[in-house]
Amino acid sequence: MIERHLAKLRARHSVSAEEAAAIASAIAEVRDVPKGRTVIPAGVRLDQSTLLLDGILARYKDGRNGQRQITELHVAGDFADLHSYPLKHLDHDVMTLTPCRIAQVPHDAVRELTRAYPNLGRVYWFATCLDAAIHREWTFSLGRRTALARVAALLCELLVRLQIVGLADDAGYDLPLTQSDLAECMGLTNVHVNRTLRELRLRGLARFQNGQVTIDDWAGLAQLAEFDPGYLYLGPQSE
Amino acid sequence: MIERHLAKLRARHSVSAEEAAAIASAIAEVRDVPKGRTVIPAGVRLDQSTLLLDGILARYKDGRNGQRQITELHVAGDFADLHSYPLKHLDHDVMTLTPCRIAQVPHDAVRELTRAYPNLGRVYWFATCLDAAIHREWTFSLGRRTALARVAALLCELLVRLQIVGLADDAGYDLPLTQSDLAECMGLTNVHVNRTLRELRLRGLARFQNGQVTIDDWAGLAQLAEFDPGYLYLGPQSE
DNA sequence: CGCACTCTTGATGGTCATCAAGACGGGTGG
DNA sequence: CCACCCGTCTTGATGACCATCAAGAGTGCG
Repeated sequence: MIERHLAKLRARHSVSAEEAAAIASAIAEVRDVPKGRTVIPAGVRLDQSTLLLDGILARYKDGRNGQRQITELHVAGDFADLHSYPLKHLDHDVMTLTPCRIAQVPHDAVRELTRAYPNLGRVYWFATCLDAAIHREWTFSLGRRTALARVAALLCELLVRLQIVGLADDAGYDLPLTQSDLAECMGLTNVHVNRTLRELRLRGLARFQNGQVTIDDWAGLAQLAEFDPGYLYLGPQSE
Repeated sequence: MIERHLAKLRARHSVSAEEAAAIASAIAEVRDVPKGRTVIPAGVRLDQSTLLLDGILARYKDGRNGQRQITELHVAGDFADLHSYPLKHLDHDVMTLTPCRIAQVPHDAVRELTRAYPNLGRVYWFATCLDAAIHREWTFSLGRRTALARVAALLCELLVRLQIVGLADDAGYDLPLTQSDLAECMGLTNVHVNRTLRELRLRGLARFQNGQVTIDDWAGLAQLAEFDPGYLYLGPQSE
């Protein structure tokens, strides 16, 4: 059940079989949530964290006039709100962008995990810092990349993150989002995302159609995006 | 020496005198760095973290054509790269925007602190999550706020953060940055920041002159910025 | 005194938002 | 089975916001 989560962790650290079993047994409940639901509301005190088993979640902040900014996408294997363990409540909402299967892990269980297995304590602290690294990359995207490079960079990031958990190959991946979802990620309008995707298609770099991303020219796409996967901290972290 | 750091921590958690003494004794070295220096380069393996005692630091990412995006500002009392403890190296650079006084804390000392004082382990994990919360707010700013609201929001954030460490009062604070520095924070050009600051001044909201920020109308500024300090997680975190 | 950096203002233009309308597709109900 | 509807996608027209380019003024420092 937690294979994708383990794959994500093991892309950066070693996790023993015993630790893996401890993580698995920390899960209190598994449930399915349809798309478009708020899974974790802002400001509410939390006593458990949400591990995403399948589907896509978004963290977002709303503005006054109904504009929404997604600050991070989560894919299968991600702890969507591990940071709620130290923070106790969130400053933003988390919602499903697709139907999702999620596992609930009580904070008490997280505490016990990190106490009994200090290695997991470091691994999970690392995981929250990795989210911060992704936030920084998006900040860079929004501040300094053109719309075209911005969308390209998002497609690149998702390819790498989905490959880690076995949900993408070099040719592409499923991404059952709308163009409006992408717009809310990248600080654009759905109209402009539409034109940007057309441009990527015309340039022969990538296609986003029917909830499917097809990478036609990875090198060209990565160059256009100035994509450097360093911020995803892949490969074993030397200790 | 670490009063401001303690003030920051104690704005959210209780820290005992014994813990405070342990933090103080974890400092290996203190040094002064002139402005414009890279304190922590990206990609280099680190075995210590940098506590900012005085001055202003910036984390930033550079693009290919020399455009720079600052992803976070650090003020006195912040651990600038506590996340390098779990991450081992950074995906971005950290530089001084003003002359700074910094303290070096070896990662071994951090490990010992968090081992001997589990409360500090939670407090420091929290601190890295707080940085992520600030990243998210900036992402929202860059994606959804106009230049005017964006600059206003930055001035609001800095007022609150500097007040916590006793470096601001309701009337304003010292901010010895250039308009170009602000531009690199907010994804703008120095020219447009200049016009934006003039607009804030003409509206009677705030002034940024001679390295000094003066708040003329806090309520008006906060409203323009849609500033909600919730993301700074002030007040004691219940636990 | 001269140089470098910052600030300031004007003129022009590009990128992307906004507004509008039609096409397409899937799901629902008559 | 077809009509209808709603969400999504697509394209065009227009314009706002902010970038770019340029030039001069102010300020501090060697």
